[in-house]
Amino acid sequence: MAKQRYRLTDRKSKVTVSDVARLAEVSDSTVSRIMRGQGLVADATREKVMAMVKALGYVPNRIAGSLASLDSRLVGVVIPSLSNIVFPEILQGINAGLAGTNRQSVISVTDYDLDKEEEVVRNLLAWQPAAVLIAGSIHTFATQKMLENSGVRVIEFMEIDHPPIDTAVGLSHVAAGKAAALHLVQRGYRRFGYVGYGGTLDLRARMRYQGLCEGLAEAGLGFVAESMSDGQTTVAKGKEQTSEICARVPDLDVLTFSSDDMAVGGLFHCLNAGIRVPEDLGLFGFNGLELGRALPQPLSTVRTNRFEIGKRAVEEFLLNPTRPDQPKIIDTGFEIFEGATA
Amino acid sequence: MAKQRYRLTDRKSKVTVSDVARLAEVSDSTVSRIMRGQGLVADATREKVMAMVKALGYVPNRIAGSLASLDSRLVGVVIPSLSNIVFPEILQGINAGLAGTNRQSVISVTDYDLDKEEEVVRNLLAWQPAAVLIAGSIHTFATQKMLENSGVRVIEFMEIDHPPIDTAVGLSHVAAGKAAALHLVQRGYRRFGYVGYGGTLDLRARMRYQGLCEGLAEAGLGFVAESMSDGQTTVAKGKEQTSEICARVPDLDVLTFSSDDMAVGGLFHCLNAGIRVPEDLGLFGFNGLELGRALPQPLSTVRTNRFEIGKRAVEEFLLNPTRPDQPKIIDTGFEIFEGATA
DNA sequence: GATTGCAATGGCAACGCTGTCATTACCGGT
DNA sequence: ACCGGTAATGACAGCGTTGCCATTGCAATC
Repeated sequence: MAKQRYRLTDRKSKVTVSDVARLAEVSDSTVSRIMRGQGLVADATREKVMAMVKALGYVPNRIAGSLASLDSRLVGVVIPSLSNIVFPEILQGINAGLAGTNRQSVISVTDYDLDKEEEVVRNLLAWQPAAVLIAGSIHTFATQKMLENSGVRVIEFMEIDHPPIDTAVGLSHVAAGKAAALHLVQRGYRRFGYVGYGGTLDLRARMRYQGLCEGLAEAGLGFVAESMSDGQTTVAKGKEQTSEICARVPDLDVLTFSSDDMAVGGLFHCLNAGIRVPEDLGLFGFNGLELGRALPQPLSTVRTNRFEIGKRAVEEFLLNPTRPDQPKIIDTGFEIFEGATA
Repeated sequence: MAKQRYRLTDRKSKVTVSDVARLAEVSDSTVSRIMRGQGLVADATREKVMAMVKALGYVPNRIAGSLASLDSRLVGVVIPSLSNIVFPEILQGINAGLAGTNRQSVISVTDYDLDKEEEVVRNLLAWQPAAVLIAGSIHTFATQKMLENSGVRVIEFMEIDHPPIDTAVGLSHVAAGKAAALHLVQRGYRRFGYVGYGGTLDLRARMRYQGLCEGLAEAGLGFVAESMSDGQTTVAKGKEQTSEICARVPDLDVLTFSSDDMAVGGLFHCLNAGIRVPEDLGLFGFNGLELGRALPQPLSTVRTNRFEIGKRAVEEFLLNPTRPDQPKIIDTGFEIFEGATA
């Protein structure tokens, strides 16, 4: 009498290759070949097996498959937030890039917390992804090391202001901020106010702010007033902070916002307060969201192409699945958009 | 001379439990126990092993782990779109619900295409997820069968208008539409216009439309004019279509939109065209987006709680990981929000 | 000193599939 | 009848981990 020692537990009556193979009277190998459409199989055999697959409702177990083939077909994606619309937009680009390939993305969110990012990356790497696409280039030392040692492709997207581990896809936020400042100076604005993110977590917002400051400094100017917040950047927040800064410093001639959301809020405040835009006050955003274009008056802003960033990040990996010797930077650029608000 | 037949391929010099075990002079079992913090291990041993783990940069292979333990710790999520802000909001709720558990979500997007949904579900199930959270209750027959047979928990979120496979979390879109119509009738509106989605893909938008029609019919009314589109529902589209319907049928007294985005676009048109809202024309949205609340005048709308829907969907699964005998419906409700536009 | 109890560790098959051969079946040419 | 070649299929180890025991070591108890 056999001992039947191991794994007496459930197994939930799952259907396996062996089940299909046995009932279709072929070997496991043949079923496997058919399921992934690779190798030579006679049409008759294929039909016989596929009929059995349908009958049993067999779904291949990709976990086992990945282990056996040492290839998970997974692409890890790490983003700081889902509430900031720009990240879903990037995910769309990633999705578009992945469409038609046999790869799957696994998305993790860090809430702008570098420690959480570390944990998230650790968990992600445990799934043996073929690549990791991660927002930003600033990580904890441990995260950096893990990514480096993983040997997989690491595409850091959004910003190209810092040297990447492997490849960076995005734009220079410092340069964008600077360009915006110089553009506004050139249009004649002199008394600048800043409304937006002033925390330490969203590093790209900080870089844009830094760029703005640099640009102003170059023109011998600087911010006359600032209204900083450190939470989410929303339309409501922008409205509120604009109201505050206008009350505090009434003689500004232009407001630069850390994001379009906030700038839209700013416009709403002006609409309510009877402030004429841009005659009394100019408003300038950042990102070029769809929302800004549909406003009663199009928002002046810096356009970045989030969809393209996501798409290019994926393409870079698909084109060359193994890590290059030299770090690489892909600049997707930005564009000053002259709307009707500044 | 040994033959060395199999798997001469790469292996990429990955570090495995055995490597750690050998160098730390313990067994594989002990390393495994330590890595997943389960079972008895002496502190000294744990430290010795962890030191080696750090030194080697060992990252456990969860693919192998999942295969061995027959538990992937994955939760599959299927949504139709990322460009419609409501889905990222639901993902946030899902993320919040999953935080602190050792489970990972895997997100797939169907682009409102039921055939793509079928493919996506097939791919998802191949990863042996512990649960599948899927938007909506209308699927292809094959998708339905796959989900049923998978044996895992299937939580259908967003709508509860159709009988679920296992559990549905969300609200009745028909009821919400009807309630909105009756509310507006009660406020004295009589000449209704509909602006929004009129395609066949977004089934929930259709149900809301149906609900609106039912509500109006109950009051002996109906839409005087409609402006349908079948693409994305955006602010720009709302603006454009509102402009069109106002030109075509100037004497409407209220417009109901298929979503807040469109309603915001409608308001922008009115702002530009000098139409007073709500005096000349009432505007009524759907969803209760943050954007609507921050408008110069708060948008009247039906509030739904997307974050809660996502969170509740996850909680339902965490609370009871095995499929219940009876289908279950969790109604997260909706609320008419009386803003300043209708 | 022998026995018991328990904490700590080890051994090994199994998870479901795929990669790498080996083998079989069949065909046409001589 | 024999051979060589190719199409089709089969056999089986191995992927890296975990579940299920078995075993060891050591202190407490008799």
